[in-house]
Amino acid sequence: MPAVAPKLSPAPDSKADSKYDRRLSEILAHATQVFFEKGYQGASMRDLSRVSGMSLAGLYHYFDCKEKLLYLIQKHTFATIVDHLQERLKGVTHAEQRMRIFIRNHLEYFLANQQAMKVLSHEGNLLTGDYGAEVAEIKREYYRVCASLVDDLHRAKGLELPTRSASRIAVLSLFGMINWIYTWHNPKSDADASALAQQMGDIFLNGITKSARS
Amino acid sequence: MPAVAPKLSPAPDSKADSKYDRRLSEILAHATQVFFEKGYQGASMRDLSRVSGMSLAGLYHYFDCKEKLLYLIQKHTFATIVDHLQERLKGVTHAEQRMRIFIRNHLEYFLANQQAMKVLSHEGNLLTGDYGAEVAEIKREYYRVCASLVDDLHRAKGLELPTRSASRIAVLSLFGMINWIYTWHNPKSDADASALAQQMGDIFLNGITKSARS
DNA sequence: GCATAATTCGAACGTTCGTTCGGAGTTCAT
DNA sequence: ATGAACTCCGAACGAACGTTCGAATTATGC
Repeated sequence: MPAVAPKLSPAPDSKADSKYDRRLSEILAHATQVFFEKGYQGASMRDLSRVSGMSLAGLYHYFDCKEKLLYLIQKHTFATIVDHLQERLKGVTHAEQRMRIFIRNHLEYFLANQQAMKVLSHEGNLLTGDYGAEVAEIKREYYRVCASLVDDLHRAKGLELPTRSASRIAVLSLFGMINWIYTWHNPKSDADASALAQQMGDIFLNGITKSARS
Repeated sequence: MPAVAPKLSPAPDSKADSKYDRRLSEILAHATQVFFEKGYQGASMRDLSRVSGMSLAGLYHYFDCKEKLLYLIQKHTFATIVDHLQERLKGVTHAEQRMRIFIRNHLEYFLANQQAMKVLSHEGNLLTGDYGAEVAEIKREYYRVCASLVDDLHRAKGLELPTRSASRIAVLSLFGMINWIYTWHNPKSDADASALAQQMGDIFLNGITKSARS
């Protein structure tokens, strides 16, 4: 009876995860590594089997199909980054600080979870149907949070609010700056997350709050 | 005798391209479309066969293997964008104008050749061996041009030169801003290239030339 | 210790992949 | 008209793909 959650945990579900859930997490970690290295479409289930030390058939006890692996990775990664963000924004009211927190949160998580974040960024438009819709909804929420931080910053500075189009470009430019790092960042030789957050924050905040140029 | 350039053109090679070259260009255009829609690894030669209206075997008269298609697309696209840039920079000396030209050139080409540019951006690290090295070299040259424009801008403004690390982050942030647009830009509803170049230029130029924030 | 359920696997399923082969049709200078 | 070169294709190659199946193995509750 493959790919069905266990009927009942030992006695209580006191432990956060059952053995089944823990095993699935291990597999997802290995899948993240494989997708990171070869891309979702370039990675085969046999690659995953080799890396995770489990037989091809054994893997399918824990999920229905390859696509679900990508869905689980993307959803968990994205949900976690949003959770962290909400936590760090709590209690902070200063508009620029809030914007800085957004940038630092994204960058820190990105560099601490490079593989998962590349899978999220690079394969961001691959899922279709219900899986795709669910991830897209989280993405849209994340976008809205950032857009309102940008608006708040303008209000706090007494600047006129950007048009919807200008605000959209600003937010997506920021996402581009940050998400692009998976294509170039080398942890051994490049700046760490806080230095990156500082410099990219400078560029973005100076960029959107100083008046247009001559 | 497949995949060999014709021995002699009709009489003179007055026409820039032989029939063979023109046919190959058509195939590359179709391949660009297919790679754009399904990704390089997700696209099959049978997809290309269907789209280009040519038999599977017939295609192989014009190239050795699938990988060469990606190489030809990437090399031609990248070389063209660099050529355009050199042309437009010619004779312009004002540092900020030169930086603006770089941004506008990249964005205009990006939006005018969305499919090819997505194939270049999204599959940017897929090629290996000699093909990969050749594309990587063009990329490095393009990077160096942009980095020196940033340095020139600082000199012209009497600002102290950024460290190598800061300049690297600035340039790659700019690339991120621009290259990321293939993930979100909708030609029907989003701003056109010159409006995008104006706003992204504002963000980037304000961002790197105003002093660090409070 | 025993029945039940959860976990794992070897082997195979049918499909699709990139690529090749021999030959048929076409073009063109002579 | 003829032969050489170019262009194109139907059919097939072996390999790899995602997935499934029945059985073996291991863990669990009683």
